[in-house]
Amino acid sequence: MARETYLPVLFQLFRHHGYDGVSLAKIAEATGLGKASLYHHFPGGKAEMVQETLAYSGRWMTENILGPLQGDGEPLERLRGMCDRISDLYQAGEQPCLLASLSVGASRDIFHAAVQERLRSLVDAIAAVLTTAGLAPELAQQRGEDAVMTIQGSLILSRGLDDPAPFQRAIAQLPERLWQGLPSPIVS
Amino acid sequence: MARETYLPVLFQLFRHHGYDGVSLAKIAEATGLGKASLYHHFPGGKAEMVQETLAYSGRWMTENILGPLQGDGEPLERLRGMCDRISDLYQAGEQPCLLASLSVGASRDIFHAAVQERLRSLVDAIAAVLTTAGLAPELAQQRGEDAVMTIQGSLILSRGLDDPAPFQRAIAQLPERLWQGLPSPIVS
DNA sequence: CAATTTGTACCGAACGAACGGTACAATGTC
DNA sequence: GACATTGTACCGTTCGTTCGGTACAAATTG
Repeated sequence: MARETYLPVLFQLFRHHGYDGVSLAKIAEATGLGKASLYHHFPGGKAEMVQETLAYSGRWMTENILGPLQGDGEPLERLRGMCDRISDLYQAGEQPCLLASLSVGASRDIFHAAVQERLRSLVDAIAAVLTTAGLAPELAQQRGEDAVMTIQGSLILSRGLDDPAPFQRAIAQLPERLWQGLPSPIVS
Repeated sequence: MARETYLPVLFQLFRHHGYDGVSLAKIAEATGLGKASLYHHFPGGKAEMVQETLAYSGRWMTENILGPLQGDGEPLERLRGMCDRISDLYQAGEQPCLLASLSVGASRDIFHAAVQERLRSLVDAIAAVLTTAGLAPELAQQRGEDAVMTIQGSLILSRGLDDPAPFQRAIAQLPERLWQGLPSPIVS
């Protein structure tokens, strides 16, 4: 089996337990693989497993979020689509964010650059949509940041409160909040 | 020396590295105590150290945030004061949140109840201020949630981007955003 | 007063368990 | 036969924790 097979499992492990919280024993159990097999697929050990997991989730994000954001639909519709995919990614607020989990502990130093780039690319992609929709670049940038902080913050709150409602409400309100002051598309 | 002495050190360690990321060796080094001495002050071991750290930060929050929020100043001024203290707590966006760091890994299950109660009490305290200021209770509750998610989200974003600006901007805008639709106090 | 007991703070050394990682022979597959 | 894949046994290190014991000041006792 290709290593691709195990990336979803690793993704779940690392997003929930972070770097320090995931031991090779847990990974072996979750994947059903022995340690030797893990090192066959990931010669670089645990660090490589995280790198590949980050790359895997990066591919998902490019394909499902960044790509569609740069698509050719109505800008507001693109933002709504993004929110739907975000909701999928975090399972309506039940699942934690990999990037946030990797920002705790020793792993922060190791993966900080990758996390930074991922956050920035999402902020920029949202800002680009708003800019092409006619918003001033500076304000568009701020709203891109607002979007990401709303996603991250609502996730922490919902998971902390054990209640997905805040996440779902925040995500549902997000497109209109980002769109504020921009003209509604004409329904003909 | 009383255990109180070491709580600020523990607070810094756990908020930065989480539960799994902090070893007794690190704690011993940071406090200047031997491992065995740590068990004199905290017989319950690492778990008790975290519990005490949570209680310590809870005391700080009650004294500096929740108390003043229930004070007798102008409601809008109380919200502004809260934001100032929040900025102190996170050092203008440079320091991570203990509650968020403890929500990763095995520690989540252990401390989830405490984290939940702390988040809820802050949401409720903000909502109470807005309610007494005349906002509908349901909307006030939503804005309390919005405040906490903005704090948490901007913290993650700022630390992820290595740029305190988003946190500072979000906190600066927060009082007026919460106050939206409520009457400005008359300046006589 | 002196002698003794108690209590607090601390530490070095060691414990078994788990950690991440490696070596290598055996197995399966084309 | 060649090569990918795996199970088993092991390495040194670090983990959280415990043990036995020291230093010393405060309290207790004769």
